[in-house]
Amino acid sequence: MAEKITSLQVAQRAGVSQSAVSRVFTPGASVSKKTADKVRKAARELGYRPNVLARAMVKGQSRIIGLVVGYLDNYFYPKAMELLSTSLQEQGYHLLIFMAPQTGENIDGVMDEILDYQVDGIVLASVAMSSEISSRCQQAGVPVVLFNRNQDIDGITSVTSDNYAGGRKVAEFLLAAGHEKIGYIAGWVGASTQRDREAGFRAALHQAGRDIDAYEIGNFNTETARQAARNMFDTAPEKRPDALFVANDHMAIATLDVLRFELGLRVPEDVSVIGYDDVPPASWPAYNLTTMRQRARTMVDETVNALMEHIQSPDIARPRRVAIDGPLIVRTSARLPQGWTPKG
Amino acid sequence: MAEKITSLQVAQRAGVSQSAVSRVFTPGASVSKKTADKVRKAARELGYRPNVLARAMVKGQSRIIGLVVGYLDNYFYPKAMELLSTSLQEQGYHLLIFMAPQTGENIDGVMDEILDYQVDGIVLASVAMSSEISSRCQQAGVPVVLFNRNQDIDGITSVTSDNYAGGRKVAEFLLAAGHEKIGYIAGWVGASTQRDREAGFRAALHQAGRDIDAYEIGNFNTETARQAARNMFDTAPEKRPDALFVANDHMAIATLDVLRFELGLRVPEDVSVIGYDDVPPASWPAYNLTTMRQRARTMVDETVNALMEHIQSPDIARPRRVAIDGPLIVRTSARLPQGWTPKG
DNA sequence: ATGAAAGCGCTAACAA
DNA sequence: TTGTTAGCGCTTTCAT
Repeated sequence: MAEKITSLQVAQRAGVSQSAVSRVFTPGASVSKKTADKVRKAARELGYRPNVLARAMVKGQSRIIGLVVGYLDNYFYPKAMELLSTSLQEQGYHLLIFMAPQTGENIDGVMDEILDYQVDGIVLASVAMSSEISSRCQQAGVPVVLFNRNQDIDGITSVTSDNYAGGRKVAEFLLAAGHEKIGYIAGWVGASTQRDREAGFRAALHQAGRDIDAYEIGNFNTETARQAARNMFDTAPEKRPDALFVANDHMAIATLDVLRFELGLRVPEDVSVIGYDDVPPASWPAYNLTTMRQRARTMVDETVNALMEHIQSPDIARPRRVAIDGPLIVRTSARLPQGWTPKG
Repeated sequence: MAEKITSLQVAQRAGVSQSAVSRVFTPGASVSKKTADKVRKAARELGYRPNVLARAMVKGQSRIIGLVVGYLDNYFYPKAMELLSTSLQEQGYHLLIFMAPQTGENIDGVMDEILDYQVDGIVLASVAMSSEISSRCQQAGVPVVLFNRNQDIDGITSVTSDNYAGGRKVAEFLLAAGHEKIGYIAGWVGASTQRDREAGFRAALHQAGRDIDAYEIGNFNTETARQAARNMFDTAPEKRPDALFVANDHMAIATLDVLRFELGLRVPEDVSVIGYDDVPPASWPAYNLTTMRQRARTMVDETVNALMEHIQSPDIARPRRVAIDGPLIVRTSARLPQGWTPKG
């Protein structure tokens, strides 16, 4: 049956006090080698392990980080999550998962649940957050970091790729290749990633006296993106864009399939397509998608750093807004600019 | 700063005892409406929420389920994980994530960590387990379910797809289509999924007086699978298999790319390819992979059921071995048998 | 229906 | 270095 071994039982077996046992299992405590040996022996024999929850209660630190994630359809997230989990694990923390309700923005309920677990920190992946919740977390002393989203709320830490710069790079690449009619398939308009990518893209276009020539909304959703692609390209050749920026890779891949298999267009001969994220399928030979890379590893490192800083010194640590630069990964889904060489 | 509101503070404000507050937040307790109202009001004003960890300590139930997962490269797992998390959340449980160390089979350390958190149950996804650990969990009274793996350990619950039956179906489909030389690219040989798929495949072949004509090991790894495909197909046409079963979709997709883009073969005209899992990319038009579907939703439901049963009645619940049947999803990567129609 | 009191398993002063 | 003691925030008898 469920035999829970407590420190008291170990203490009795080792012939020491219960607090002695506690000290043996507390890194910085002062115990004589002799006591430690006795305790360890007894513990081993009994199969004792400290109860993390009890420790959490008295120390006020659970060593649990709450992760709220909306959906895992975008393959950028599983990878990020794996890295995040591993990285935190190395620091002695673990992720407690909360799926955000798909419908509506009822993050509030989830946040309450999270706080109930006395988490030491919260990572919000691709999830928006009201300033009300933000202040509630702040009041509860729980650091929050927005992963792959940022928000105009004061004092909230966020880690994203540099979406604005990324959008610019894509535009510049397309412009340099001499494209004449440029289309854009947007993500969900409520997302900061979408907004910033589009803003950067547009800014670089404007700078060249140009603008987006065809615009559709794909909502970061595969099916919607397919339809968007049809709307934009199922038309007379002279009215079709010859270049397309899609706000993320998954939509770009769906678009690529529509272009090739439904509409019989050649990529990049008829249309250049560029995505954003550099998820693994982007590099699969069937797609070979030119795309802006999001550096998951760096983003995760920054997230963990921010979290640890706030946990270790809540007073000193200030909120920050990290935007990670990334390279444009040039593959074969977009025409190369004249004179472009692999090295740049 | 970090102002934690306790039930005592609520009690004082409401002018009742601390235990009254506890009762109000305990589903089945007996409290008068009047008291409940006072308490709720005070709680709302103070922003009080019960501390899950404290509750866990006294009740001996953490409402946390540990999930050990090896890697998320196979897109079957993110989906399964999402379903699992959502399903558990509905029952008031949450997943605590532990990444299994990639190198070696040192699951033991991870399991210890998990047990330290006093989890109410453990799900092992694609991870093997020693019988020693199994009995330790049993001794600790923590139910374990193996997800997508099974093992010849007595009394351990597992949930998988019916890999043996799946392997058979693939062989039968290939045989019916009249293929003459049949290849197999295996997964990691230590995995029960690999073993059972191959066994079923081979059994059906034997039954027809046939056998696997070409065999390579892909280890469930993309790069290894590519190399396996080259080894098997980069040869004279008459020595090449005209049909190939690959132990999972991700390897199948990698293989498909090698066949088409490196070796210039046509699929399915030159080679029929069948995978296993039915991950989302399998249905992308560029691949259109014929594959055995693993029913993630059903597998997750069974997993949750088994867990809940063991948690609610530890004595009555017996271990079980669930193998979920799935359909062969017929797309265009494999030649159709004569007279085959979409409906069956 | 309600309050007082005991205790879940642990850490952290405080003495000794 | 070690034992004693007092909690961490809660649930749960046990009286009333």
